[in-house]
Amino acid sequence: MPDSAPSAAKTPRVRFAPSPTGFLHVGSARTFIFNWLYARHNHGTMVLRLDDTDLERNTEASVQSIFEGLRWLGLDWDEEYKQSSRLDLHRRQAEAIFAKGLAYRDFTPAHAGDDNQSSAQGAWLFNPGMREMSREESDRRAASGEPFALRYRVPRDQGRNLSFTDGVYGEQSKPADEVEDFALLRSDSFPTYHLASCADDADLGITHIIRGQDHLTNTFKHLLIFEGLGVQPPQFAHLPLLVAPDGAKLSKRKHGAVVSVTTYRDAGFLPQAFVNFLCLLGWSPKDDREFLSLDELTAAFTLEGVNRANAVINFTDADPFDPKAVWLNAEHIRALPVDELAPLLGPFFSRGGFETTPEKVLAVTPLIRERIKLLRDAVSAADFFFLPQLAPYDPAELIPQKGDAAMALRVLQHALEVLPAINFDHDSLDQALRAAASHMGLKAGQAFQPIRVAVCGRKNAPPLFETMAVLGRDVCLARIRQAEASLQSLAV
RNA sequence: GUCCCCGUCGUCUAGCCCGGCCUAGGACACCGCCCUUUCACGGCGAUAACACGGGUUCAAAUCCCGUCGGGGACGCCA
Repeated sequence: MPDSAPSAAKTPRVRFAPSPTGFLHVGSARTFIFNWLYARHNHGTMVLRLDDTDLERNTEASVQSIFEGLRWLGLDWDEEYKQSSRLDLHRRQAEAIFAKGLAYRDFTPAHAGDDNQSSAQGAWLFNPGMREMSREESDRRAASGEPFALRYRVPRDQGRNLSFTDGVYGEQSKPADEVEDFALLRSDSFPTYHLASCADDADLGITHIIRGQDHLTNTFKHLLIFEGLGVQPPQFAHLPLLVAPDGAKLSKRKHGAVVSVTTYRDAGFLPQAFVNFLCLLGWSPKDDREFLSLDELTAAFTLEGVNRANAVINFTDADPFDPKAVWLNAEHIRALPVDELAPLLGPFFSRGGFETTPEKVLAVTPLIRERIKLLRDAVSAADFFFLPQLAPYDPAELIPQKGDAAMALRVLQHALEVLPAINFDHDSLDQALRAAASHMGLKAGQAFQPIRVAVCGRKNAPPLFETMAVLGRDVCLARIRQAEASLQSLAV
């Protein structure tokens, strides 16, 4: 087993430890990203550890979906572990703590229902009669097969104070006697999260634990476990929570698919844009930069830049994505070279049922790059390039501003005369159609609109000449003829 | 209930530690104007915040106290 000790060198070892009980959600993704950034910024090691000690709730599907999400983010890790295959270590460690007298057996039957007794009437500290039970009686009852949980014997006499310096929240301390005798082993002998997590962190030589602020108060228990293990506790840094617009912690149950990383991927977010966005939630480079590449993020990332207040991630039923995330995505799309963007667009067209070729998509990409915010927008922005037959549209759309059907008809008929004779490239089309406009005494805008609608099937479209060049002469002529016909039927 | 954390434009944030340069900066969104063959991009501009109340100080977003508000943790879940 890689018992790789932290070694004398001070290179940090950080870990991301998701529990596979659902899809990878955005809060977890951000925790992963911050750990990754910290590791890479400091030339340290990134450890991925599946905290899968909850047999009832773990599923293989969820393991897959977490890996899927992580892979999409495009951030790597250096070592990988699974808690479920390290149970022996956990039990040994619990045993060691027990042997030191720092834990005791609790024979109180496990709570059946989910109604907990501690919430209403103050803090529960331990079950009477168990903490003080003699070792002889404890051994005897254990030997007779009576089930028990192993609890930490939290020091509560000498006015101990537990304290640590959080990398984000600063000095934290709490009297030890306010901490309850938390469980280390359950009565089925499986380790609890607290034990498994700390035992692994100690064994894996984790130097910095960067995790959500919901663990801030749990840290005091973890301090005790590290002490029981006889090791120096790692550095802690807690991240402000990501919260929903209503202020509550993001949850899979309450908020559904909008908190799943794959939802962003499927909608056509670029992983680098998504990472960029998540970084801006609770962290800032403090120099007004917002559009940052992965390298820039890595270079700029420090724990000092992390905020303490929770960050709202905006979404509604109608619009599941935070407008700033969408904006950043559009920025990253525009920053991408055409030959890198085009292959990313292809799958969205295929999924939309369009027949495409990589060459055609490549030709279309520069025309829509500035017009899409999500990759999936490409489909609606460029459908007419791939449609063999334009969807029916209102012929009235063909009529230009301050014009009438007759004017539109004239423009189209003139185009039909001019187009067969010229080259179908941008400059030739530009020249020919502008000349046609002035010949008819029309403004360029007036003359182009009927053609644009005829060729694209709608008013809003990419620039006309480039579009026609990509479409090709045959398609353009056919569509203009069709428009001419529909206009004539309108006039009747 | 107990303990802990947080509180600058609607949202993400800079400034706070080391008071004065803050008539509080940037960004998104929204609105307006410009550019322009439509849309988009781009440019310019407008609206918009120091939770509240007390101190300390010549001076407070920045320091102290309190109030209120929000969040989190209190499991043989993680």
